[in-house]
Amino acid sequence: MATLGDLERAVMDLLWEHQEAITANNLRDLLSQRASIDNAEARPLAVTTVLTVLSRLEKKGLVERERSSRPHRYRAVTSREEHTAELMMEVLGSAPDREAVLARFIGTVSAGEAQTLRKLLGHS
Amino acid sequence: MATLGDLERAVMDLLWEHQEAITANNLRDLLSQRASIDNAEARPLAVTTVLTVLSRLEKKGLVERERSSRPHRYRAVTSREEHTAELMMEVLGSAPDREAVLARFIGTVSAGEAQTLRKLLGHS
DNA sequence: AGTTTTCTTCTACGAACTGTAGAACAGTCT
DNA sequence: AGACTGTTCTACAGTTCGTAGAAGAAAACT
Repeated sequence: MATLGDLERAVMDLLWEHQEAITANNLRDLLSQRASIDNAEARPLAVTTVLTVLSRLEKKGLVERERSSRPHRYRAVTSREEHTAELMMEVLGSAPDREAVLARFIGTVSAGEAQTLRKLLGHS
Repeated sequence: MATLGDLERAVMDLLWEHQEAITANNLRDLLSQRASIDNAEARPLAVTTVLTVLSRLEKKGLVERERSSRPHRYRAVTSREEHTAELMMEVLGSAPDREAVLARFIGTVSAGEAQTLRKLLGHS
């Protein structure tokens, strides 16, 4: 799995927030809205820019598009949680000493999260 | 934290296998040894190549060098497990719904690992 | 000390990836 | 058909990474 650039990530964040598929134009608006929070007077992106990014994300398998409706609509293929969990697995997978890694990892999650994990893992 | 390229990763793998700090020359030899497993008649890397990679890894904070001994000696700053665990945390950290991610994640680890996790998390 | 050998640093270049978008092409609407 | 809207192609600059030669610095040899 490839690592995402800043704009790619921003687009994914928006797609993850929208369960409905949305258009490139729509995304562009949302992006400039979001961008103007940090930095007013920031020139909004060209729609073609957004489209390029979407194509790249599609090629990476993160985004799907509805070609049926005319202004194509885009949606994230997996939920953000799923994607993040997969990424974590990918990172873990590359280690020959998985259990040792997990041990370290567990040592750094918050107490509340540890509690959640216990619950998820169940007893026995 | 940055993502590593193939050669950078290969170098880190070797450094992680050696608790002792080793020289660039040494690394070059180990690398060609390793490389010739997959692909015999592969030209060995130039030492400068290895040195460049080591400098980059140093800048990234993954490698430390002993400048005292004359052929400088290099070592990994953190253990592989620690590094991997940090990476996992970094991936997780970027999510607003950490617990949901953890839930998914837990769902994908092996039974044996789940058992290990339970032990690590302890009671209560 | 002068010369040869070894090691390190500087500089460079091509490939891949990302942000960015114009030009050209295609589909839709009146 | 003409105007408008949306999509694809092509392109370019900046960054990262693999790769290594050239030049400079330190050590070793004689």
